[in-house]
Amino acid sequence: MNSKHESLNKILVKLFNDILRIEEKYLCRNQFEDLTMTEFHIIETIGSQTERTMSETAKDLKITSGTLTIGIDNLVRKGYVSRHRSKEDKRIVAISLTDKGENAYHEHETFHRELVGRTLSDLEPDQEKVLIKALFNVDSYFKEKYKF
Amino acid sequence: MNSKHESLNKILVKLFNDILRIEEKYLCRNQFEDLTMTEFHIIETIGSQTERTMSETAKDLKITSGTLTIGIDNLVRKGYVSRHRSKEDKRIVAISLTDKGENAYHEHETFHRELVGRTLSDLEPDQEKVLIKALFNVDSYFKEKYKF
DNA sequence: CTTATTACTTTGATAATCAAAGTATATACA
DNA sequence: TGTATATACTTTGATTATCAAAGTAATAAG
Repeated sequence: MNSKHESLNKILVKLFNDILRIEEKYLCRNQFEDLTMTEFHIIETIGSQTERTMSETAKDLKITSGTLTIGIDNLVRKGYVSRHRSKEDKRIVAISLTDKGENAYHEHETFHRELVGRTLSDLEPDQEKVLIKALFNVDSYFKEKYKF
Repeated sequence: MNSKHESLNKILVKLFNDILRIEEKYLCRNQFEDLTMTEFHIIETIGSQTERTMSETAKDLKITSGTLTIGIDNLVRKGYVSRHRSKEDKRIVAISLTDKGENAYHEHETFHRELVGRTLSDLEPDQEKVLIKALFNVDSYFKEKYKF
């Protein structure tokens, strides 16, 4: 690896680890200390102001529906999510965020907004484009290569 | 959020999830299907051609040494790591990669080389600088803010 | 030479996860 | 209409990752 590649590799690895850790520290504190990161991701995936089914949500999260059942059990118990069976099709379980869940959702959003704002700070508009292009490069390449 | 912020936010979230998943798919296959991602990260942290102590390694991985003990138990059992007590100080346990462990290490390195190569493809040299700068922005800001 | 410190391992607990089996409902078709 | 199949979800049993705290053994400090 040449030195540019090496320094980018280092910063990428570091950022990955750091962001995961910071996100956890930022989110799972004070009013949300009873939430795990997994639970935050479920909340993020259910989304604001929507009603989702279990299977939809599990698919988006790329986990089995059995795993999601347990996550939703906990989130309902903790008061972040409400769950009820559809009247049209009683097999279907509809989940949505409670007010408490909406608050957690917005906290997560704020974290991301701050992350992005900071990433773009000090960059000229055309430099922003470069960054976004570089990130799309990676994603599309790997997606094509590994077909996940 | 304006549209640039929004698209960067989306691609960041997507990349995060995708890369974690691809890395697992890429690494934990064929000759290394008996390794979990956690075990790959332990191997990466021990590093090539070195002898590390348990506590050093646990600190780098930001896990407790109890957790590392279990990880090393498994890696020794699977033949990727060798473990022996230091002769100078019999409290200290020295760990290092076996030949099999070195192979796994290099596989991990190859993944990262490919990731970085792809990130930088299509970018002019000055654009590479922009990217690296943007990434350092994020890391240093959050590090300062959250003091982790 | 006793006490404190260090380095590691063990124990007991919890969370996240899956695959497979189980339950209830809806759909297809004979 | 009645049975077979498919769908949506939950439960069960297992594994892995993780921590805090207790335990063990060796070294260092007084």
